[in-house]
Amino acid sequence: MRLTKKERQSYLSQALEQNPFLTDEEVAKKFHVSIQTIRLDRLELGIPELRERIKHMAEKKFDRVQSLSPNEVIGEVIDLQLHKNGISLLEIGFEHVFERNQIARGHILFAQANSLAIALADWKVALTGNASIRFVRPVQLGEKCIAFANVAEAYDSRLHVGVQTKVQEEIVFQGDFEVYRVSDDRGN
Amino acid sequence: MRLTKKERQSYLSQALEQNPFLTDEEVAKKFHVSIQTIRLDRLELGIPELRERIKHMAEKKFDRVQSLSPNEVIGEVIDLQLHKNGISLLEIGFEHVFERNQIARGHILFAQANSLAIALADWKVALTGNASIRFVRPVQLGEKCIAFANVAEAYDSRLHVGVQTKVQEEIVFQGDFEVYRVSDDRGN
DNA sequence: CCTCATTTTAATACCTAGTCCTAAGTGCTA
DNA sequence: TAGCACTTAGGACTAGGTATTAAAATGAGG
Repeated sequence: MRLTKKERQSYLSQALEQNPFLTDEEVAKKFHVSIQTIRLDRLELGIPELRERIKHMAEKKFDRVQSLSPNEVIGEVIDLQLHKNGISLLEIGFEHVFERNQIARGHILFAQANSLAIALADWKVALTGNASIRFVRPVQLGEKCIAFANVAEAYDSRLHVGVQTKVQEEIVFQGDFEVYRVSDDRGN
Repeated sequence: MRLTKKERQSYLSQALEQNPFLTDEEVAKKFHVSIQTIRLDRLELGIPELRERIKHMAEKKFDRVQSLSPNEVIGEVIDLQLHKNGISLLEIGFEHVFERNQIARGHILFAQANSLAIALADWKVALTGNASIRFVRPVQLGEKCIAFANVAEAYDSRLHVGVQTKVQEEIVFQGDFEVYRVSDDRGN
């Protein structure tokens, strides 16, 4: 039997969400109704025509602002004992999370820890070599992340830094960073 | 004076690249020529009409909507086989480097690789669990980083992704990411 | 079974942003 | 002045619609 209007409209929404490239004609055939019926449905559901749907998608794509805060350090360093330990604070904002689920993107937590690890080294040029990290639990929008960094081993031109990031005493991120010194010979 | 054909066509390519949403009529006015001239130009340059341009953009984007919203990727994903492999391109700009030495910050390379690894997962909500990474050599301002990601192991709700980032065939970054799926129970 | 509202289909005019084609005009130059 | 490249104009046609009006078909209640 044919679907009822409600059912059809519900399936229509779904179908167009799943594949916005369908023309009215195509869905009309799918549902065995006339084009006009589909158009009435779209009208009632407030779904724009194919071309508008496509355009909106393209526009969204177009304004992809390649974010990730520029030169700023990610997080605010609030305490620092060079070659010993440091603390950095970061409140997760809109610019740090996935739109869809408001969970902080991994590289944001990484960036906070990494920045802090590098800040610990009292060298003109310090870079990260290896790192091993663990995202213990997802961090939500609005949560305040406090990263605690401790130097585990210190060599002449290498530093092993352990970082634990917590939200209210709960560990959310853990990482071990190997930071090394680059002789500032302008060569690199 | 009016531009020559060559000049006009060159500007036309540029203009449409910069803003693909321009109609023939709009550019015709801009260049003070007739619509037909613009259409001939497009024909000669092999530039498709507005609607096709927009459609292609939307399609490209649609390929990878599952796990990603536009501005969530660092770098430009130029190839992607879900659950298999992917390639992402990132040119290191001023906003990515340390002021002092113009070396890319570690978390930028991490972000590129991490984004790509997550993009590989065809899941609504995908997050990074563990990661082990190595910054092989510093990357300078202006260098183009190409990240190659390959799924090493795929489970029902976990993916092991290996990422190698190269600058002109030279490996600069290496990482192993464990990406996991989060059941989308709205509770998360 | 008839009636009435809802739902569906049809028909028409119009729109945008084009394609494709033919024809005519312009400007330079050999 | 003829030839050529370039430009413009016009008409016919296209997809994928909007907007409007009107006529059927259908289902439910009395």
